[in-house]
Amino acid sequence: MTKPLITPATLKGFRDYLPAPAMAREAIMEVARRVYRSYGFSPIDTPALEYTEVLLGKGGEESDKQLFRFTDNGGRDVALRFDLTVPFARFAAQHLNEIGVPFKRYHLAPVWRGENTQRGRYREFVQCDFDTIGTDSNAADIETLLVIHDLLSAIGFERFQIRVNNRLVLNGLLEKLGLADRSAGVLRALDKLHKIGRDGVLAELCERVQTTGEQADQVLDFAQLSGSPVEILNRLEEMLTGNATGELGVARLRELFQVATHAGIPPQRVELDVSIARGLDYYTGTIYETFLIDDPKIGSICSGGRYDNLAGLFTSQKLPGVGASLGLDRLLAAMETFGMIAQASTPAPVLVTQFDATRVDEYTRIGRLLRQAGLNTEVFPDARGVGKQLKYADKKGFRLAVIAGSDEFAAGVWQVKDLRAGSQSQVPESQLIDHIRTLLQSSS
RNA sequence: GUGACUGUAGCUCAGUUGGUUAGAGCACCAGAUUGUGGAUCUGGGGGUCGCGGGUUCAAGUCCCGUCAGUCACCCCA
Repeated sequence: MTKPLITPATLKGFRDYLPAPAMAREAIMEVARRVYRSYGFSPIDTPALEYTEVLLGKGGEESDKQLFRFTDNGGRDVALRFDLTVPFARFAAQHLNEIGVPFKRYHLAPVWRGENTQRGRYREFVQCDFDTIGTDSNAADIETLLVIHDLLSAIGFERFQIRVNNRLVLNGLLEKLGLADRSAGVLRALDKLHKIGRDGVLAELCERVQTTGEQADQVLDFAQLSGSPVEILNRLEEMLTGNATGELGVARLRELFQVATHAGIPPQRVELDVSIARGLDYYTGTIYETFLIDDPKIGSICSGGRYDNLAGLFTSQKLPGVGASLGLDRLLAAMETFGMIAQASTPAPVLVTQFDATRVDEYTRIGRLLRQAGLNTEVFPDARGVGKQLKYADKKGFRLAVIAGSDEFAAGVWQVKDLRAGSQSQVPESQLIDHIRTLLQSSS
């Protein structure tokens, strides 16, 4: 009688994390929390599941189609959140009196989208959001740029580029060209400029959006301005003269670039890109996208923007805000192709081998002693051959092995083996902790 | 959601016009080495050829479906 086995499998777009990538993922989350907190953002959390009406219609038609939606056992129409911004809008409206404004929060959590998968595109993935709501101030937009920058450099990236634009500038142009009623289509086409080039966008504008050839040309001349941000802004200003919307957008961008540079953000990492539009319907002002120079195909790994009315569907109180989101799993997919994921699958640098089965008491005590000193330590569970235990230590990526048998116990000392250097030393217990610290520092 | 390509051991792959018991390297386990890892040698375990159906005397190989991955579109983190 054999039990029928269940095939172990995960759903399309849903993945397991083994220790090495899981540790990389946790490390990035730690960095994100640290950077967000350094700017004063507070953590919040919200449920994975929401009433469907809370989520529907907030991110545009496309996100509605991608909802994981079902009826729960109580007959409620529910759905898994597809981002963290819409639940935040609900949260803000619901708790406005408790949180007060301006309010800055960060939120690290999984979201779900029922779309087709690809490398770096999954149906379940973690976003690391941060937002500032309750202020229109451009200072918040500028700070958002600084956070994105500091976050990526803290994670360990040098070669990335933050592309910035402002919807007001685009809207101003569309107003001038008489295309305001077709803005969604125009912006969608424009957003593909980097991918399909000028001719592709031109064709899409004329065919799908039904612009005239002249309008399409003007949109593209506008979007393809190149040069330093200041040069582009000067040109934009000329082109948008007399249009209040566009002029405001230009002014805000001008201040953003000036202040960011003044604050020490390397100018080569921030680009003014008039073609980026972002699909999400709720953006109204500054928009951000971040690309890895060595893996642009993976797409934006940190995007966001300003919205002028986050919670309008939940409250009559107007809540403007600005924020962005790091796509953790997408970033991790890129890091994997770069070989940036460390091989070690243990978070502990120290393994205490179990040499003599009758001295479990001593191995257990010394393990605890090291932990109390802040040194992550694993005590091997079985008294197998030392060779086996060292092999295990090597494979898992431990840095040091602590070894003691009858000779060491008689002499009151511990052997410490440095697995990388291959060297071994012997110290009395009183010096053990300092010795281990020194070894870890010297070879890290 | 649409289209294309791919799917053989944990991983990377081989497998001749369909033709017996499906192979290699690496990894894994054991031993050489009952007080010391990475190397070497010896031996070993592991595959319903993603899954289901069809064609055929015969299917890893051909056809259909399905699941999964990748790529493009769409959209986006």
